[in-house]
Amino acid sequence: MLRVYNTLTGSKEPFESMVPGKVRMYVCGVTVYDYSHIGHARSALVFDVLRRYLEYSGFAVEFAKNFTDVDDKIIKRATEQGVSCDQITATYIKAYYDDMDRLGVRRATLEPRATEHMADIVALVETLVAKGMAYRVEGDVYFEVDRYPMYGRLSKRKRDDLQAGARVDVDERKRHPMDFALWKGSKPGEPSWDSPWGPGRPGWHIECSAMAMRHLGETFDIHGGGMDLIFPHHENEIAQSCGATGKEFARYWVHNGFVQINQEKMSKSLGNFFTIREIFDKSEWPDAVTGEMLRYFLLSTHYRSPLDFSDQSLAEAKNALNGLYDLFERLKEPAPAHGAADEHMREANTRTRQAFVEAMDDDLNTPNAIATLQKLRCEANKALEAGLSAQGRRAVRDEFRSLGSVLGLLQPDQWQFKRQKADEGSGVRGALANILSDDEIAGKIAARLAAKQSKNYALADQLRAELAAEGITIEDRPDGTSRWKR
RNA sequence: GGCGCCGUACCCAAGUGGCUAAGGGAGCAGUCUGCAAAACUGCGAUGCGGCGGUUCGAACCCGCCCGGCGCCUCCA
Repeated sequence: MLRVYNTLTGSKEPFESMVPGKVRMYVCGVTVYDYSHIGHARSALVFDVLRRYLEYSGFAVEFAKNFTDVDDKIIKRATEQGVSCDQITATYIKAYYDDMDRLGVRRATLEPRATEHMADIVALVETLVAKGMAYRVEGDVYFEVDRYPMYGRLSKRKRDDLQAGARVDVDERKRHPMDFALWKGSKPGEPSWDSPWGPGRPGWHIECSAMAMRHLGETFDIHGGGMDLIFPHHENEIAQSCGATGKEFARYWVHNGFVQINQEKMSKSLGNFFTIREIFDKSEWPDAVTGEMLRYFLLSTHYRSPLDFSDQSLAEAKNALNGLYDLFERLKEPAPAHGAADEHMREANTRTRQAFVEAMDDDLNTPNAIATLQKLRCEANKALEAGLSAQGRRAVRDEFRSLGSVLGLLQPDQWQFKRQKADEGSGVRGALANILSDDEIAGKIAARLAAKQSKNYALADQLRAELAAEGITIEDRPDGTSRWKR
């Protein structure tokens, strides 16, 4: 049974869904005013894996991930570039999808946008006003934190402690410095929607409450996001949602840790971030490979721990993955009907599956889960040496494919990944597209084999060197034939 | 000032009270090979930031210290 760390209680808890066999989860997506960076990739990936694992465990998952498409930063960006907010959001929503596709992050089942839920948002604010939990100041509406006694329970903060902090320009019109905007009256030229308080737009937090409740109900199972959202975003979501309904909002709060650069938080404000597309574009590998490298790297650390990004760590992920794909190549070779290691292999498969599930059940311990796959790789290699039947080979391969799918790794459509041509593009990847064709490679390999047979090793080595110069590695089989890889 | 996190081998990273401290990467040695590549085998922390304490027993619990970081303001 899955146990997850719940930020609300500060401990790992057994996961039990409200409705048996069905999970409803909401994850805070991105504000679409710029390209996504690796931090966004990690968050998206963590919840992609949580979703995949819940499905693997037999749950039907309703998964909502929003796009914040009304926001100060979007307005600012639009003004700077002299285009409409719609153009900005359309551009970056498309970019987000492109990035996620390259990472192999599956679409959520629901992807609501704030601009499409204005009626829900306005209705929710009206409820809060009617209940006396929100107050109006000119064209703005604020949530009054003093009306929600449990305020601070997620972030484990007390209102007074927060007050003690050095606060920037406290709005004198607010009754308490922590009160936050539910609705903001809009200035001329800004996007606006009609409301009982005049034309305006929603505050940051209210959209998530409105959309989550609209699609998942007043109480649902899991709410997730990056750790930096715990306060104030999620704290405020809880206050306004529970305030409005009198019911619990989300039952499990799951938060992922940061990606860092040189031990420092990567963030826009520090300017030390890498965008996802930047990583792909400078990679010398095709998208499928780079995406899998990134996934492996991001999942090789537990989701709640900080994770330092570097070229070296990415390269290590690549090398670790290579060992797996080398094995898969070997598994594809012709094999006998019976093998001495068949029985042992079957046991190893079963053991691995159990260990994998155990690791994932423990608050999504993906590093451990990956370790079980690496152990299986070692077992399979040994089995190949001892003798593994065609059926035995297929069984291990299926095991890797099945468990790998939970992590979004080692998938069938990516099996041939080393042989894929880099798609059109520029730079290194463009250059790769012009390299030797498979036929040319096969020709050189045949020539080398002939040279070897006539003991002309100088020529054989030269041919091998020519291939190596094109990034092609040859592996000789015991029978004298060769396989190759890029 | 308030709240919280982290420090495990050359690098990355699990483990959080008790068998030989997972796994990966890099390295070295060996087997195989015409030579390679891949694979396999072996080597690699008597110790888990430091010092005390609790315990029959601690990397794991407690205290102090050192070092690094996060949140409290938009932020995955």
